[in-house]
Amino acid sequence: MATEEERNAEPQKYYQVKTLKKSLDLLEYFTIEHPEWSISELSRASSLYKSNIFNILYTFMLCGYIEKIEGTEKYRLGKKFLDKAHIVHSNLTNFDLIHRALLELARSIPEIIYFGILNNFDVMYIDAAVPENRYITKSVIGMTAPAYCTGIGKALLSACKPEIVDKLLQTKLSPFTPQTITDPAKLKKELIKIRERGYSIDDREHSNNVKCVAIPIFDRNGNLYGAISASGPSSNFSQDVIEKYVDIIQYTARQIQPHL
Amino acid sequence: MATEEERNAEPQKYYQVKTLKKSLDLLEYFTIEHPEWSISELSRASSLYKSNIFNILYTFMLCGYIEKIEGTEKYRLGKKFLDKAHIVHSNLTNFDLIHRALLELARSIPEIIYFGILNNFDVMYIDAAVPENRYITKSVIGMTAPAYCTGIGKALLSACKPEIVDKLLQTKLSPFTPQTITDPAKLKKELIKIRERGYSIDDREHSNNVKCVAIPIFDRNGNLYGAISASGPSSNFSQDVIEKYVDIIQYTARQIQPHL
DNA sequence: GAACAGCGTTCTGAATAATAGAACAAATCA
DNA sequence: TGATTTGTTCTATTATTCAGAACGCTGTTC
Repeated sequence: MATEEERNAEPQKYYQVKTLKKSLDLLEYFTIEHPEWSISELSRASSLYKSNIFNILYTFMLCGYIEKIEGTEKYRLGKKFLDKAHIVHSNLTNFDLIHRALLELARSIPEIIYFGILNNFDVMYIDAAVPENRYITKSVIGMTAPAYCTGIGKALLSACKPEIVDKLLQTKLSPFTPQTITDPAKLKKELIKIRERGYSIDDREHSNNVKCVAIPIFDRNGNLYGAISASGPSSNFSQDVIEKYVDIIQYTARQIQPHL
Repeated sequence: MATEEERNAEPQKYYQVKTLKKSLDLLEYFTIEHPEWSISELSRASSLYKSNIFNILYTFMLCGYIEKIEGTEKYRLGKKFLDKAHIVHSNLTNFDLIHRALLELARSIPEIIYFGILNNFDVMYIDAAVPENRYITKSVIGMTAPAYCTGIGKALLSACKPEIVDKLLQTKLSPFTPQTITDPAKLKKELIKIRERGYSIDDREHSNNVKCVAIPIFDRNGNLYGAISASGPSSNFSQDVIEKYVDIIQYTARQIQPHL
């Protein structure tokens, strides 16, 4: 007879390499908010033995995925991730076409222009362009945000496979601002509306005082490719302005889509 | 008595997690030139068993480090690397200061402006800025090139710890163009010269017809922080122009260095 | 259309590798 | 000074890995 533990256990995936899984899970402790960890800290947080963590970090370090910070006993993620990210980035076909499109949009629209794709339930920002006289203070590539409360995210959700949306609607939609849509039924309606009119608006749903308008981009076969947005202070985004931006972005979209 | 195999073997690092090492080594097969691999291809290339690779890729896939390409039996690196690269990137202190500096330089200098750091014997490009009316066609972040034949690389080598240069000089300096410095003694002299005058020139040593001028950047304590370069068609870089660019970049460097 | 060759995937137990836990020196703190 | 806490070394036991066979599928060859 099965013990309680056995019954409660996840179905044993015999084809999962536990050592590897454990090691990769350890990397998740290294976040933007907490990028540096000592062996003892990791040991306490993960309830793995110090010697075990030492071995794993040592191996990651051999391969460049972890670096020891000079002069301290702390570790952080290594530059190898930049190297690998460069390869992932270059896998995205027609990156240069998108990049040029963003730069051109940034000349017509005095707001930050983003390109993003769907990664699970998150938007992942892949590229951005900034108009003259504006700056982006943090790096964009690899930045993520929940899809359900961002302009690009909602544009992507409105155009992606229904299964993904169905699954998302079963998760908790946490509020980021008072404007965040947290009711699944309301979000579903919103996505249908976006699908019909062809663009999404993020009205301070992720950050206070930030508004955003986004349009999904498809490849020549009609498959969802990504989404482009213009994003800035909410005071800049009256309904008139939004419609103007939609026209501009849609014009660009029509130009590049046959080449994707 | 030790067998031949035992004597020839690497000193057994007992604290290296072999399964993890092997798995990470597998990721190295996924390059820009060959980004997509099937299980059988990897099996032949690595001489690991198919079932073994299947397990490893499955586990990487669970964590987002590997993706299966839809409709095919091929795998490639996953978006998790972008996520992690974002964290590595944000670890670089004062990124926004550097970014603004590059943008300003791109307004005074009509060439591509790069910022890079030393990663082993390679330059890793971290950020770039492009003047109006110019484009960068490939993504910059995470891009690497050998240090000994690039402007930023030589600037960094001229200012880094002597041990690193000594080790580099023992490796083979492969030529990329007829201009590449492949003689260790000549490179050593060149680095001394660069150190004395404070800037480096890459005269078509990495790419034909591409010239580049670079200067090292130090933090407020005088530690090497990175290097900034201007890079473009060799015909644009006469000695006069180079000296002008050096002045401009050095002026910017003097402004930001106290804040690094 | 039968035989073959390739693929990804499933399964198992012999053999390997991982790691718990003790022990260490060195640094830090009280 | 003694008490903690740190990273690191070491090894025996145990848990995990993975070689190798087998399977079902797809596409190709004769």
